[in-house]
Amino acid sequence: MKIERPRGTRDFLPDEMEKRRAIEKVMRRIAESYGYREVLTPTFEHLELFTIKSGEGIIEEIYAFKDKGGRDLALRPELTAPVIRMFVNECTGMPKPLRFYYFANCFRYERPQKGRYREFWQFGVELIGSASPLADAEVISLAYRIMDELKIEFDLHIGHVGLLRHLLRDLDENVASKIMRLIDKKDIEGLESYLDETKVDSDLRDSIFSLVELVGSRDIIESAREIIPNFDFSHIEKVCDILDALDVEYKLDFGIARGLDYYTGVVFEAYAREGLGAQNQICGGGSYRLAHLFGGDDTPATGFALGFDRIAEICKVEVVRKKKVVVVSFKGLEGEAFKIASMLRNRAVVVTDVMERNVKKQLSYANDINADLAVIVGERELRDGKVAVKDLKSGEQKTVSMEELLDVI
RNA sequence: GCCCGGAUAGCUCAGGGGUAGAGCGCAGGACUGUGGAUCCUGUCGUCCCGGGUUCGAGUCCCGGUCCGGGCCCCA
Repeated sequence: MKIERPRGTRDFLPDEMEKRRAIEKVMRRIAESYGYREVLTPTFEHLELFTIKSGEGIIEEIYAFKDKGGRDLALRPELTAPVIRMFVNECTGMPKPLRFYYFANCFRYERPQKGRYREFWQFGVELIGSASPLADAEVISLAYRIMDELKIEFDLHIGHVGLLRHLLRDLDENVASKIMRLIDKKDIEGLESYLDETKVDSDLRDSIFSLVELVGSRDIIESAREIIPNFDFSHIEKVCDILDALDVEYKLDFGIARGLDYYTGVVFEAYAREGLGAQNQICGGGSYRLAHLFGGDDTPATGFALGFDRIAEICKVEVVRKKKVVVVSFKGLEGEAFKIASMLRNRAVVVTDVMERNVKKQLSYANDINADLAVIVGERELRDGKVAVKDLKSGEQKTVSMEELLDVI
């Protein structure tokens, strides 16, 4: 019986890994160009870290287990909580703001489907220490820049959870939180019946529905102002000012809710326009406060996470391959072939025969692996200190000295 | 947790109650100093697992597992 992969996991073959590494490289390059530096936290953490952040309910969707010492642990389902935990433990003395980025695998116990796996990768950033609209604008523009550079077709929606919170401020906390959840799900019918059920007054009801339907360009702020006249819109306006100056394309969407309490202000999401089916969200982020929940000082932060696998699925990047050379040798000259190969490896990818095949088979293999050049080591050429070089694309072949060989490759 | 569709060679898949198939791939040869084309040969299977029906099940029935898609969820 063959041993299969665990459910929801994948094997990545060389072609796919090259593509994934190429995408990863773009993400790293752009994040680093904004001054973000890479961090890495453990693959598993205390389960508590995630239940404090998201509630007991998420245990169902986490790989949670007891270790041999009886500790409750969990494979990380995301990286924001671990990064903030790390910040609280080790980085509070560092000069603010802190700019961190991460690229790592995460684990969730969910039913797999297109674009959703039990082991998946996230690339994300956290900008810690600022509650300013400038911080939101920086992080949003960084996410935008990455997706744009990867030539992904996407829609960026930016919202502000403060509006809904302000609107619901006089309601019971549980009721407000339930309403937020329904809005987040875009469950309009559910929302209607819940509002009936809880006897929310009709003015407030109208306000909620008008606000949730507000999606569009910047001027919807004026409509929002009519619905909630005493809310301070200067933060979101400042974010818009900067994004407009940077030519970032976005839609304001006051229906983005996020049920969870630690989101404090600006939130944003990006959706791929095609190629992903139901799981089309490729980026999510916003400003939040978590540090105090993990025993640190109350510290504002803002960040995002990109769904790396979903992006890899729809992204068409050119993978730049190094020149590939196969050193082909006649029987008895394998040692020479290894020496020549060694000499060339700082210039190209060089492979030699290890199957003890004849020259014909070696060339055939060179062709199969899509090599650019074959260096043929034969007795006749070697007598004059030379080798034959064959261009496998054109078929052209010439005899060159060892010095000339370095120039050709 | 729910719904739909799958599972047969390394891969893609056809078939169908009576001896397990094709194409591709891989390996070798035709061709012992030269790749891609062609031809030949070889390699390979608990026909997903377990149970049932049957003289006989890879095929039909039931249960399970896994995969794909959708729902739920999505920190």
